[in-house]
Amino acid sequence: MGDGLTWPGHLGRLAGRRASQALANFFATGRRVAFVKGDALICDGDPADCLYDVLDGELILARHGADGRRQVLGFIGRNNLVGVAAGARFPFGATAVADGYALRYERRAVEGLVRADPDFAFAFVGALETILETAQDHLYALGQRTALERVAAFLLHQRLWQARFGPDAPRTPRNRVDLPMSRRDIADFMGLTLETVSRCFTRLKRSGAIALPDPHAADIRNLTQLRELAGARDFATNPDGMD
Amino acid sequence: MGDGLTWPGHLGRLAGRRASQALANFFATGRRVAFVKGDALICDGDPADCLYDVLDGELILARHGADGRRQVLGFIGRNNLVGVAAGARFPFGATAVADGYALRYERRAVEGLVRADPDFAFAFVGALETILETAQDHLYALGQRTALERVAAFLLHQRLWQARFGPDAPRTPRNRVDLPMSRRDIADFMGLTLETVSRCFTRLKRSGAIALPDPHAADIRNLTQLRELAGARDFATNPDGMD
DNA sequence: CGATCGATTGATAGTGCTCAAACGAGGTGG
DNA sequence: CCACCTCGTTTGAGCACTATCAATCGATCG
Repeated sequence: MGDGLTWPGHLGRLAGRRASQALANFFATGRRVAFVKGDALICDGDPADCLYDVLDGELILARHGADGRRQVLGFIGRNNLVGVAAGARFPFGATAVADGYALRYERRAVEGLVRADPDFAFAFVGALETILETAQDHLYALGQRTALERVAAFLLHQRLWQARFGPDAPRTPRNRVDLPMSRRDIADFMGLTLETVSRCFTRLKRSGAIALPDPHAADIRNLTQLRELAGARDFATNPDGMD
Repeated sequence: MGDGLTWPGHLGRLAGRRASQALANFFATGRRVAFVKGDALICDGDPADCLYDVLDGELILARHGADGRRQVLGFIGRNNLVGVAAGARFPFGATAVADGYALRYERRAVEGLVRADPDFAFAFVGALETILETAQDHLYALGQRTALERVAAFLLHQRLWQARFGPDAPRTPRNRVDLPMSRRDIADFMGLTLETVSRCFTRLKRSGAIALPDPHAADIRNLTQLRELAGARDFATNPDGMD
């Protein structure tokens, strides 16, 4: 195949620009799945037999308690994977907060590619390590940070990840942060109530660190101040060490 | 090689009972490292060039904030891995709370084995997925559970993991839970203060759910009650679905 | 026996939650 | 066109849970 070869999506990036029968066979199995806001791609307890590679839109990954509590594990935008699980069933759900589409692969196919393509296996392990490190950042936030710090850290995190994975990524970070999710979603992500999240946004606005042109966008006005409010240091998972 | 072949440690279990030159070469590079309580196997910011396979003892994996705050990411007992990281440097430290030893492998060697041995690559991916799922359980606890629920859930988690990985594991879970770590360590694990942890232990003791023969052990007296206090359901990462 | 360290218990304060009301944008129908 | 409804967000008042500060207890060790 030609030099401009690229496989689609995040898995494609992991595969690199190589051509092989194993890769061709695998990527041929990817099935395009469109979703709109509110759709559930994965429900809690579903058989864990597939992996989604999100190409556009935004999903919420969340664990649900029997009593209705919900912990949002992450906001999954384009070029991220949904459906990484250890057991036979998904212990979480994935729901769309913004329209988009994904490529759906059979879990067996992914496992087959891991076995068949050593370079892909190596890259896939790296991707899992990055996901794990993001979860560890999140653990630090939930366990140690105050409400204001969590919200500030959330905005900084979104800023970086939108630069890394957003619509025209990769690019240099912008100070406009899109917030397609609701206050409740942010609250469940940060282990807070929606009222507390709202109050923290107001406090950040009043302190001059951010502006809120509308509920689904934030403009960072004073990055240094926001970083101080978030707690001294940034995240381990600073993609590419971008500023 | 013979039929009774086994490679050492958790990585050995991942490799299975197969024999191959790649496996032999890899496991020959493992270097035994003994540690005693207080030793730091990994310091925050160290070059991430190795992976430890813990064979005995207990380690604490923790992220540190610039202002002294600490989030314990996990208690790593025997047959667990320490040093899984995405970047060039470890964003966490690993410190011993109980004497033991580990096998130290070069990260390059692990990566080489992932490339060289498809079955190992597949098993290693599974191990990472399990680690990730454990982190997600932890996220749910920190974000959604109350102090009492967290401590109850912590005891239940330790009970299962000691049955799975403890000294004479695998075995059926016992109701004696060893707590080699300090109250502060538990507090930093659960995102609480050590006083709150102590008060929760006292409350569990008074309610009859547990007994505390000494500060470093707990006897579960009423498993059902403890489970109710922990919140309706157990963990996604119930090893082998054991009761 | 005194010193030290970790754990427990107590008193008080503060952060974030609960309950409740007001606000504003978007949509529908008279 | 405007009244009205709905839904998400913001704001307010009071309270509960957990943190903070401080004292006591108990075990280990010199």
